[in-house]
Amino acid sequence: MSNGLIYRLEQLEILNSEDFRIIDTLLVAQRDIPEHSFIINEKHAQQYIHFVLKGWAIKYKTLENGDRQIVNFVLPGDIISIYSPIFLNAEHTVESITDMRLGYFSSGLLLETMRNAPRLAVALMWMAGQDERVLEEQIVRVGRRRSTKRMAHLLAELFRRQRLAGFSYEQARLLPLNQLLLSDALGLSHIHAHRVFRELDKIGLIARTHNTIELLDIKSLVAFSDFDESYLEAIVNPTMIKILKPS
Amino acid sequence: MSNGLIYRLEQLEILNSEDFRIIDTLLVAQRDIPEHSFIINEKHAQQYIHFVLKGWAIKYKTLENGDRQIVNFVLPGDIISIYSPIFLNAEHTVESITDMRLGYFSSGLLLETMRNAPRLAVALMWMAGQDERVLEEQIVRVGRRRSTKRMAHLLAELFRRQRLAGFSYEQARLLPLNQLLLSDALGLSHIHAHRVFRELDKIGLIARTHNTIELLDIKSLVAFSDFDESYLEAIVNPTMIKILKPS
DNA sequence: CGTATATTTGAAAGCTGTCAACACTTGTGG
DNA sequence: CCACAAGTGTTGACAGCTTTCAAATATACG
Repeated sequence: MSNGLIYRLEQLEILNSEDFRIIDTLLVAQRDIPEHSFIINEKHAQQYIHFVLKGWAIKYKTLENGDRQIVNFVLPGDIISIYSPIFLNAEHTVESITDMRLGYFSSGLLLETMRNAPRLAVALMWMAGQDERVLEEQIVRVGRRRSTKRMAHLLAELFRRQRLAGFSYEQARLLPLNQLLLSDALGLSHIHAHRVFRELDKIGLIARTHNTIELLDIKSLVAFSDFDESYLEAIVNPTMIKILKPS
Repeated sequence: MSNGLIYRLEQLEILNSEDFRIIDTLLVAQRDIPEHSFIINEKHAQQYIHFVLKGWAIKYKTLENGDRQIVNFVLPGDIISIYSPIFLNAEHTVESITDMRLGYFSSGLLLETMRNAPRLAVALMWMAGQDERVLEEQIVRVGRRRSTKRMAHLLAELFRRQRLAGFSYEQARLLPLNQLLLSDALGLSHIHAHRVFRELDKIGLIARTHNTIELLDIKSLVAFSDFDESYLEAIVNPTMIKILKPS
């Protein structure tokens, strides 16, 4: 598992070697940041598009009263807010929760790429669409699932997303999360998140160590949470592919 | 208020007359559909990109147990799931809740436009980004706001979105919604939604008639719900505009 | 006019948040 | 290496919010 983004794009099976060469040029600019760094700041302008080579971040919004709601987790292989440069000010904050390695490129380069590399444009749109699907699932989760299954469902998603970024089964079982982060993501008080934790613990689905959650039984976790991974599937509509290759 | 999409794009101030001419060609294909029609079907392939000329729809996902969660409302001036054609199967359903007039165009045309009209491409990305912002706000709403303010916050958003699509103040005060729809959107039981309704009624924020909610006091509604409209702002980052016009 | 859909009510149960302490871990500086 | 501070995790009790159940009423539509 070297580069989650490339791994994901390979799965799509729409890019050719020239496309990957272009991606290589995007990979030039990289930087390492420590835990608790801000990548995007609410109410601030954003110039670059980032993508994650290593580490995790959270994307959240802060309320009037200081509460925060984590909107999504940002994993290796994810692009961070592809749209940010379009807007004057960001509406959410993106903050690292582990050490990270990021790649980044300018919005101008994005536009150029969308223009000159139609397959890459579709791939990027696919990434953005994927992101939207994850957000929608988060709405369903928070709106319609009870705390325990809500937590389990999120954990199942995060496992699956790590797998889709090329993590091995064993690696993907480990999530760099704690109680606070999960309660802020699930719309629960941290005290109730603790109750939920204990319950999942008791039925043998998870184990916890400092800042790491270990998924002990993926199959049961998926069944218990009614997790249906179809919204994460990495398949491009064949019609779209036909349009790309009008041979 | 003739065409909400054009109205919104005009506000962006990045398109020129040639761009609007291209849009005109996209406007050729239109159809009218009655209330309760399916525009996109969960688990079905999607070929066209739709946009709303008239009427409202809901975008929702159905759970294992038959519950549904409305993920977003679809209003005049909105594009319906710009990404749909990329995926093999839709992950949500879009269903009209009033009579509607839709425009539609093929995914091939979308790609071509993104390629040949960079300003339009940015405009479309802006639309998609706007959509994502609305989803994120919905997550915050459902995750971190209590029922009454949650409802008020959503109503304030919908008013604002109608205004941004060119509705007059008086028109935008009317929402074609009922109790069931709002409870499914807010993650509440319809019984609790009813309690909330009565409360908003009592403090004079709304009035209800058959399938229409009337907002009586926008200012108080916004204040009561801590509604901050900044996530809906129609401003493109100047840097982006500069990139488009490298004069 | 009857049926289906939507709204309304009251009561009870259940889930989740809040409060107030306390314990534990980690990282820092002496 | 120890002590302390800060952050995170843990507990129990209780209040409050929301769902569920059961049933009645209203409204729309054919």
